[in-house]
Parts: sequence; structure tokens; C-alpha cells
Amino acid sequence: MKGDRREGGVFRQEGEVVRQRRAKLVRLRDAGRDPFRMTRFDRTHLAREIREAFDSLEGDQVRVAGRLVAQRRHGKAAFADLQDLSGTIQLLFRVDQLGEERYGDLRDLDDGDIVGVEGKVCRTRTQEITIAVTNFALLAKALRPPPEKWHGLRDVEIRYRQRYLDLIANDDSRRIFIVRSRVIGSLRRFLEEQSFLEVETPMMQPLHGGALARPFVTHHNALDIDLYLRIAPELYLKRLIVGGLEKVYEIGRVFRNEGISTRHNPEFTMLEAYQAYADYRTIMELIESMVARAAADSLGSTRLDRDGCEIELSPPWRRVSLYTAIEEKLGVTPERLETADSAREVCSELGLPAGPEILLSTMIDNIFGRFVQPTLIEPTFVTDYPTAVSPLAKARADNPKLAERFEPFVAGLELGNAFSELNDPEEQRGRFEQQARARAAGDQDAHPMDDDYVLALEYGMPPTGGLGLGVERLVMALTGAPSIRDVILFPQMRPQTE
RNA sequence: GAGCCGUUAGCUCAGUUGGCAGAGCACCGGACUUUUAAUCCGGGUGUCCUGGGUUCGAAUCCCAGACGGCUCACCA
Repeated sequence: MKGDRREGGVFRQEGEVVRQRRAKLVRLRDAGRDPFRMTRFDRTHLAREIREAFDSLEGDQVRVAGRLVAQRRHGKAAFADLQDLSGTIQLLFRVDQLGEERYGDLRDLDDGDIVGVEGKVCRTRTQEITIAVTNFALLAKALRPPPEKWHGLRDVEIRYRQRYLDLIANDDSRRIFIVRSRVIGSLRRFLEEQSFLEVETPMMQPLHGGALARPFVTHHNALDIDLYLRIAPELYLKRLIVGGLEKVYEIGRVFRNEGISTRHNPEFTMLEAYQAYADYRTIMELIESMVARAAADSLGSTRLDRDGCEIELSPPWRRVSLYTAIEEKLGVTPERLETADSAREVCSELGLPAGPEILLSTMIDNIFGRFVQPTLIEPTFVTDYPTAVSPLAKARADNPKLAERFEPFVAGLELGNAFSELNDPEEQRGRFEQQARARAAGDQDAHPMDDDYVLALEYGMPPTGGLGLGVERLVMALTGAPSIRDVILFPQMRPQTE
């Protein structure tokens, strides 16, 4: 066996502790008590259930199972803390209860071991709710110790690479992923109640579309074609609207081949929903109720406390034009953002890139993203995005340069994107052609021409409102998690080299 | 992709001017029948991220690299 080694954050040490534990396992096996041959253990209660129902359970025999996370030995008595999904509960082992031999078997137990115990619910002198153990079984041996109990596990690299250790050690991490699960459940229930139909559409697509982003490419051997991992389900979902399903949604993974940051992971979970005979204003109402509901279901409140600042998620949310929001924050009038030249001046003044190659829409987005977005703490719908950057959205009748589109913001985070869907096949074809030109000119994120989608529109799509919501962003907003990696169990990391 | 910062015991971290590698918790041995960061006595368990270089001597200084974090760029 090699000696101790440390490799960039993940611990693989074969240190003294591991050697001791392996030796202990060998002794157990030699004695015919191999813990890994244990199969089931029927428990009667979870830790929290015992604490919450103590009054009615006091004196009862119960069976619990979990991970041993702490031990306090006192010679002829010993305390231990057992952690299960619901929390921890104290165990009390006494030699006069277990007998000398059984009590001696406690030597087999280490922090981190998985044990099942049977015993009587009681309270100790210090009023701690405890199980006085009458019998116990080692159900699985931990050859490595869990993270240290007092300081916990802080090393972010280990937290992400070995998430199980993070979940064992950090209550807050466990809480965030439970919230995430509840949020997704809540979104489903809400949409179900509104008669939306949950559907699944291809993740591997011959043509990537529905968003402006670069895709991952893969290859199908039998068909001998390249396929793209989807960057959005949008165009398939709208085909279903054409097909008359009228209210559809999908919650699923999308993949975008771009940089990683505290707000971006290459794969993330997106909710997209489409409702026929609705427009973007209908969708605003849908989103504000749905998010408020998700907060209530996952946190028990529609109010968030963020750095001492209260955020109320109940409808209605503020609605503000992109241009008004910029003017309010920076005093830059909409007129100055009408032409690329005057916008360039504004960008120069603000210290933003203002080169001749930068498009007007990009400059506006930069100004907004840098100076306005971080201040949108209260839930806000920002409207009036330029049609030029919204190739799938219907233009406003009174001003075709602007789209019937909005983005929801909470706690400074962009949660998604929504609009009245463009259902005019001819105009859609024109928009795609414009995108294709941008693509030919080097814009790798531009939308590719999708004749098959235009064909679908030619059969007639009712006026439709649609939304895309980043589930991770929503969970970040609800939990206050500072990084998207904190709400994705296994975030993308660079592989470690040996 | 660029800049800045980080990587030392199982975990959390300290490490002075370049001079034998440190603390707390964990762990091992002993004591202890109501502790809960148990306590008391004894024990340091290490590829100081990796590879070069400077030096009598490198955790420390220099160069290159790996991984991570943050900011920016990219990106909804």
C-alpha cells in the first residue's frame, strides 16, 4: 500500500486512521461479524419524530438507524449522536443494560459508522431526549472518518467534489437541497393545478434552438449524424402548442457550452411553460403566483430575509421598462439609447466597452446588467427588450423595435425570460434569416435557421405566452445561496489529474 | 480566456528574518455510569499541491505547472 497522499482537495489518504479502521474491519470479519453482510434494518422512527412526539413515546421501545456522528464515552456508560435524514438523536449505552460483552462491542464503533439501534425512549438528567440502547448492530463500517464535527467541512473543493461529505457535515447544505426538491415539487403541483400538461421533448436535437447560446455536440453512430444537446426545449414545446395541447410545460436539463461562474453551470434545470391564448402579461401573473407559491411551499413563507432586507414575493410584482429602470438608476434618458452613436457615448461615460463593433442592443444590455440588475432586489418584471435580441418573441404592435418580452428579477438575480410567442411563420423565417446572417458574420450564439419549426408555424399556432425559468436561480434567490454550485449537487468541475 | 488570492496532519488553521513541522478538534493508550465541542493523563499520526531552480540549508525565495475561489470577459 502506498503511503499518504493528497491530491488537490480530495482526500485519498491512507493514514493511520484508515489503517486502524481497516484492522478493525478485519477483526470483525474474523469474528464472523462482517458488517457488510448486514441487509435490512427495520426502523420504527426517525430521529425528529422521536423528539417531536416524545411525550407519547416516552418509555416505548423504538428502532432507529443512521450514521454515528459523535461519541462521548464514560467508562461504564457512553453517549453517542446518531444522524439520520431528519436530524440527530442521542443514544445512551450502559454496561448494566447491555452486559459486559455487548458493551465491549462498542469498541467496534467509530464515528461515521452506520448503525441500527433498539432501545427505550427516555430523557437524561439534562433533559436531552435519548434512546437508552438495549441492542445495536453495526450495519456498515466507515473506513474513513467523517469531516470534523466542530468546524465542519469548509473546503469548497471537497464540498463540491465529494458532496456526500458536505451533506453529512453541513446542515445548511442539506437544507438547500431539500428546499430545491420542494421547489420543483411545488412548481409541478402549481402547473398541474392550472391544467398544464407535463411533457418531455428531445435532449438530443439535430438543430439546437430556442435560445442564444453555444451547444455541446455529440454523435449518433448508427445514423452517423451529429446531434446537439439541447440549449432549450422551446421550439419543441411550441410545436406541441401547434398540435393543440394548449398548456404544456417541461422541467428538465439544458446544456450550454459556455463559461462557468457563480451563476452559470454548463448543465442546469429549466422550467419552460407555454399557454395558448395568453400573452406575456398573462405569463407575468403566472410567474408571480407560481414563485410565491414555491416560496411558501419550500420555506413556509413568501417573505425572504436577505442581508437584513425583506423581500416580499406575493403578487403583484413591480413592472418596469428596461429604459425606465436605466433612467431611474443612472439618469440616462431613453432618447440617449435610441441610436448606437449616442449609446456609445453613454457607455464611454460609464466605463463600459464602447467599441464600434458593439451593437446597440449589447450596449443596452451591458448598461442594464452592470448597473441596474444588481439593484433589482424586490421582485421585478423588466419589459421592453429590443426585438433584435428576441428572435422568437412577438414584436409590440405600437413599436416593432421592442418585443412583448420581460425578464423576472429577484434578489438581483435574473430568474428567466418570457414573452408573447412569435406565431407569424413569415416573420419567424425573416428573424431566423437575420440570425443566420449574424451567425455567418461570426456570432456563434446566433440562432440557426430552423425550417422545420417554421413549417410547424405555417400550420397555425394560436397566440401563446411562454416562459423559461432557471430553477437553480430560483433556488438561489429563495435560499440566498451565493453560488449556483451550492444548489447543484454535482456541479461541473475540472477533472483532477493524477 | 485575463487578473488577483489560495493549497501545511483526518478536519479547521498557525507557521516570525530561510535554520529539527505546530495548535485545537479527530485518532491511539489509560481513568471515568447522565454526557452533549464531556473531562483528566500520555502519544504527533505529515509527499508542507507537483516539478525544477537558488542556497550549507527551502513550507518559506525564484521559475513552470495542477487544482480551486473571487473578479472580469463570455454567457440569460
